Amino acid sequence: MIRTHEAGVLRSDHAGTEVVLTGWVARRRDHGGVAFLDLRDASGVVQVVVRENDIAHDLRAEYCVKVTGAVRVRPQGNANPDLPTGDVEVDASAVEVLSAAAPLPFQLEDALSVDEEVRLKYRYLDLRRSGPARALRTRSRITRAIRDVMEENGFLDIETPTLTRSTPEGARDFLVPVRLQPGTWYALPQSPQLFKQLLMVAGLERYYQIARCYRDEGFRADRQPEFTQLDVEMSFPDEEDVYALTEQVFARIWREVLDVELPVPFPRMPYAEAMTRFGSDRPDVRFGLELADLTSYFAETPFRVFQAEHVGAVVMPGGAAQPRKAFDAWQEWAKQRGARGLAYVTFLEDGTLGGPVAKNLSETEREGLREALGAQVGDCAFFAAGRRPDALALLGATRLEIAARLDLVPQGEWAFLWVTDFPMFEEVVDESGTPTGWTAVHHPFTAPTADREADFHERPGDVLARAYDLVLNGAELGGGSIRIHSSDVQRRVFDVIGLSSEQAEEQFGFLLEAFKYGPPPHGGIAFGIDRITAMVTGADSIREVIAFPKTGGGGDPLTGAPTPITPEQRAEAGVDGPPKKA
RNA sequence: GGCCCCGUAGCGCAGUUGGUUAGCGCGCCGCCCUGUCACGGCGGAGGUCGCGGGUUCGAGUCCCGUCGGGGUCGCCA
Repeated sequence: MIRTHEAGVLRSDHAGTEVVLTGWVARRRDHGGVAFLDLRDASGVVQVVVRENDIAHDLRAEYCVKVTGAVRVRPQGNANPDLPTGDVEVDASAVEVLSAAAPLPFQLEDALSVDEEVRLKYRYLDLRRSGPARALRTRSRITRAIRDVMEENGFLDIETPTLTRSTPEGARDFLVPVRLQPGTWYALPQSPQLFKQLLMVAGLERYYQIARCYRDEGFRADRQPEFTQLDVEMSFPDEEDVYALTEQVFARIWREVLDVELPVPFPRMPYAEAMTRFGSDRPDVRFGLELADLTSYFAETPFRVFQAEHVGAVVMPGGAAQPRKAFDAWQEWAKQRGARGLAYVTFLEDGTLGGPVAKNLSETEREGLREALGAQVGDCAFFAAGRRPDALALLGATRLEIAARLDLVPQGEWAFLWVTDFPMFEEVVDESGTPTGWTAVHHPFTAPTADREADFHERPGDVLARAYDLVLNGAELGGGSIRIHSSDVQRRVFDVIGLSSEQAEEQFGFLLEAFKYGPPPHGGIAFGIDRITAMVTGADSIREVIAFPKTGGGGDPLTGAPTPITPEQRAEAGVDGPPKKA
């Protein structure tokens, strides 16, 4: 006798064995008074044959049932790909309905073509499908692999508060009113950043946490208001320690979940090189189409548009054949990204240049251009000119768009890349392009390189930070840094980014205070687990790998959250003003 | 906050220059079929065309607004 909720374990050598199975009726077919049920449980699907009509009468889709019967080898071939092949079925002697199911709001087999909102409203049914369920199983295997590696390396899993203090830096906070102190608010953490640094001051030395984080910003396919990150911090590390640990984690995940051996160490690329070659701080290095810097080539140009701080280009192979309409669409595409447009030339068969820009160039510029770009006849080149960061960003986006349209991105490759040597600060410019100050590129607790620790505040523009990002196939998986552990350095960073000592004291005084008491050098990193899981499972959206995700409007179609609260709740929470629905 | 796309039966969709009673597939309900596995056959029920306003003799269709969903830019230290 086998008693199981794992129909998937049944094999032909169980033939003749009595079995008791629990599961759900995935599908029912009738033929000649015999009912055929596909019985689904957590492990798989098995076909159950019910010959007694009176037993079968009440069995419908998604009824939860207990089947008693005998395992037997299927008498014929198996055309249903969801059923374990070639092997067994259960000949039922009794079927007990454990609970009935109403007609379903959507058909589970077709669920991939169902509106996502409907699937999310009935997410518990959506998750009965093998695909979404498999995503959550994979996620669990990933977090187990992570925990294994972290524990093997002596890291402690330590929880940090999710009701914490609001800091206006960074993303918007989700806020929680505090009944016992009306008018005061908690914030939900954007990350455990400050707490993990305090744990280092506490001497815990090696910390990790699979932590929920919250950011009240716009949504994307790869962004949810609450998300999960692997948060890591260690004392006395240098960058190499962080890289090595990270590579161990990802190698383990890829080995255990995908049976893929990742080559380690991962390649590295300085930020400046990534920007120059790919126009992105998270370059997708699975394909070429690298950017060309034509600033000096056009140094003497008569074309006003190209008399700019930076002129660059990216070549689209075969792009000259595009009709005028397609080039117009490129203009629209660029304008939607906030650019003025996207200048282009085509390299024609007769050796001349086509496109509206060509006639503005000098003869020498026209003649040497194709060679300067390494382009072929029949290609086209897109140009961007302006402030260097803007031009590179536009070209970087154009490069990705070209690759997508020409289908140049190889599938099935895992291109991990460390991006290193980030600048510490970035100039803030207003709408007219006038610099108004500085902001931290990573976050304001990131240490400058040792050689600039003493004087970084004097020339913030050329300081490098001890920060690093891990990129996979053009997506940022995570990032981190070696932190500041000196209150003096920390104060000067706050000063550069325009945080007065009063503000710094007000917002981060507890951290500065802690740094008075022998803080160890420390650093760490954090990774988006949702994004990692989405990439491992090949999901288009991180919503696919979250059990109960939210929609773009920030709502949960299942529970209906968020909702207004009652006047009584408002009064008790100390929230002013009339109820508002977002 | 900007831009693009979508909203018609439980689900997926069609619906012509605005024109009779808004269709199709799946699902659902009933009957039939001795091994089905995308089973098959016959019959049936099921609609506030997201919502509001406008144009018109007449609106699923055109216009304005609004709500919801998806994508994207800004944003996300």
